[in-house]
Amino acid sequence: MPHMTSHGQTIAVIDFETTGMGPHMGARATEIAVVLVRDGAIVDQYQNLMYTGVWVPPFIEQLTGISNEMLRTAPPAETVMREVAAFTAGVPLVAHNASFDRTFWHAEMARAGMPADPAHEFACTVLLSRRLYPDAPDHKLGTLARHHHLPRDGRAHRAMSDAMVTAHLLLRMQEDLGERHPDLPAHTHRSHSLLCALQRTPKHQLQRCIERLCRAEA
DNA sequence: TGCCAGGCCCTCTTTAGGGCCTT
Repeated sequence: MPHMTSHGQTIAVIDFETTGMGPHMGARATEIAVVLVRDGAIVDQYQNLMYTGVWVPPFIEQLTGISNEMLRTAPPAETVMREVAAFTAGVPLVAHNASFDRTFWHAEMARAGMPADPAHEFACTVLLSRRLYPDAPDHKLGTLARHHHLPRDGRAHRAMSDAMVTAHLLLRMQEDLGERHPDLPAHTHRSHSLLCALQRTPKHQLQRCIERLCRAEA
């Protein structure tokens, strides 16, 4: 089975930096990072700046540290997205506030002429954090990193730094699910399908949802 | 930050409004 080792499932954590809030407003991606997680560990990573020709506003330059100057020598977005498609082929996805990254993922893949990969379903660490950690001060990535004492290398709002923090948050969630629900069948606490089931479940139904999954996979 | 969007959650809800999260 592709991307299933004898142990567990591979999940790709992704993060985009962009020129604005959405492709419908003319915004394009400026950088992408992908971190592969398997068996409770980070196993591989990919990152690249990407050139689209779209101007980066001053506020975004200041926020991300990605300048128009830096992007002039970056590889074309289409090239980068084809590499990302190959790197994530057959692997389900996770992002922090996935509704944001999903729109750019679809827009940039379409521009690169890449067909949609049916494996590329998104799970969202914001939705999951609201359910698993209701006592967190808020569910911004930076706040959760401090709240859970997650390692942070590099500057916030760069793609690889944020993707790494999100990957560590995912690992923490997998670990906590395993500890809170020791009756889950082997590896289920790390499965992408569990994340997708939980992220849409109302808080008061979480326990019932997990019990149902335990019975289904037993 | 320019105060611009989309999808989701919560509630004094469902014939709605406000807040969160992402760049």
